[in-house]
Amino acid sequence: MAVTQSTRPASGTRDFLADDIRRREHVIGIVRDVYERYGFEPLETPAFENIETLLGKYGEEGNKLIFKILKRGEHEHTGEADLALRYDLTVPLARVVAQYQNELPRFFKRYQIQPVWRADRPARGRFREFYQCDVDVIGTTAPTVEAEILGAVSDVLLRLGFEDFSVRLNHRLVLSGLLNAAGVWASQQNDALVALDKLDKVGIEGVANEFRARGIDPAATERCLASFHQPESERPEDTLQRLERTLPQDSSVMNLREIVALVGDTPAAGRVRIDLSLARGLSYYTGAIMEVSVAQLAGSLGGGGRYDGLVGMFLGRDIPACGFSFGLERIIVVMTERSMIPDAVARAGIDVLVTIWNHETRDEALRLARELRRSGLRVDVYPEADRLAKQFKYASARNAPFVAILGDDERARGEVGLKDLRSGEQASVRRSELGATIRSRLQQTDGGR
RNA sequence: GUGGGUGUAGCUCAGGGGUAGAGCGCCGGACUGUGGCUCCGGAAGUCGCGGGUUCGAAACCCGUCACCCACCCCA
Repeated sequence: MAVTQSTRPASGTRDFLADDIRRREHVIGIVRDVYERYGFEPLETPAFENIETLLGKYGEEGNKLIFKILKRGEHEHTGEADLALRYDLTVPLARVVAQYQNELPRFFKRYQIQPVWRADRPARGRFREFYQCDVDVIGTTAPTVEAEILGAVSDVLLRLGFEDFSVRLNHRLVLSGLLNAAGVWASQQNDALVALDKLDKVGIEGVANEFRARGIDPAATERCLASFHQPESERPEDTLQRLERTLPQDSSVMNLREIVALVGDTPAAGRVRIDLSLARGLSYYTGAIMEVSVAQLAGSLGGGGRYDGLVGMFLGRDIPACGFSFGLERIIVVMTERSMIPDAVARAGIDVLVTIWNHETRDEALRLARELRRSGLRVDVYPEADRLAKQFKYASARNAPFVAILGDDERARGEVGLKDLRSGEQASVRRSELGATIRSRLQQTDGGR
């Protein structure tokens, strides 16, 4: 045998076979439909960007995870990079907004469903190439935007069949307000947030240890833990009242209050919890931040927030913006485990296989296939005049619900043998009515396509 | 990046110093007008890779790589 190489796709990437693609497109179709109902318009941007476009937008950790593309030609050996694969869909959007500022409507609502790349270590529900489904609204600081986005996101999950998701909401300025009030120095606030983000995993004690390890003042630590500690299922109203006592007249607390109130009139009603330990790693967030999760998955299904300064990094003049991003693979991981994607979605390949009776009647089979295709069916023709048993076996393997047989007897009567592989029933049908017969039988069982 | 686990047929895995195995899948046949069920037959593996110990290594030791799980970080 010849020398073989690994045929596995590169680590953290996947091949998608037909069944996978149909499953993914089923989910993407619902996401797109819901986003469009909320008035978002599609956008696509290139897989790679000039490297300066991406660097410095995601924080230190993010910079390291950007896939960089070496300069081509004689510069290759220097290791210098001038391009990079996009790391998310938000920064390319900010670039597009800056580039086309005069052509876009006053409020620009766009959705974007495309792959992004991260030089991360792969894990469950985490890939190096994965799809994000983003929605963003550019051009206003109004809290109706946060409410509509959370509404759209919840609508997507409900339409997909999720009953048990929860929305966690927080605010970058509330976080820094609380840390300031507790007396944590500005230079230590990032460290403090990283530690607080683990609150739900390591508990109060764990966070206190982290604070100590990072050299944060013990008195400040105590005040911090007091204001960040929350009962498991604290209602938003109670969290807000607590925040108002610690940070009276604070505009970011008022902003959260408005968002919580407005969300009550969207499909996200009743699912929002203010989670003070939610920090979110990306450095471009400036206001409200949010995540959506289900208990079953360690990470989140998606996250987002307000980033009023990002467009300004391209334009020199700030334009407010807020958005949310779903991880398609994470949704699919959970939906697959819970069998939430109907089997019929994955299996729906062809409607009918036309068999070849013998070498002399191949043309007859091709003509029949053409007739059936004209009637709107998805038709495969068996390529060789094999034994019928093999042709049937192939039809089964392809999950074809019907097999058409152009036998001598049938042909003599102007009919075609039609076998329903699902029930095993076989009938002889007038050739002119074959397409209509198959379509009506499919409709009965599938509710149409 | 840190810790742990696992690498044996296309897939899932058994075998723990003495002849390379099972189930599923695949191919052929029983069944020259019919898939699934059944039965019969067959193909397919330098046991991840390199070195060491041994008369003898898939097995034991060292190294290395890959994958999985947890942590970190994230969608």
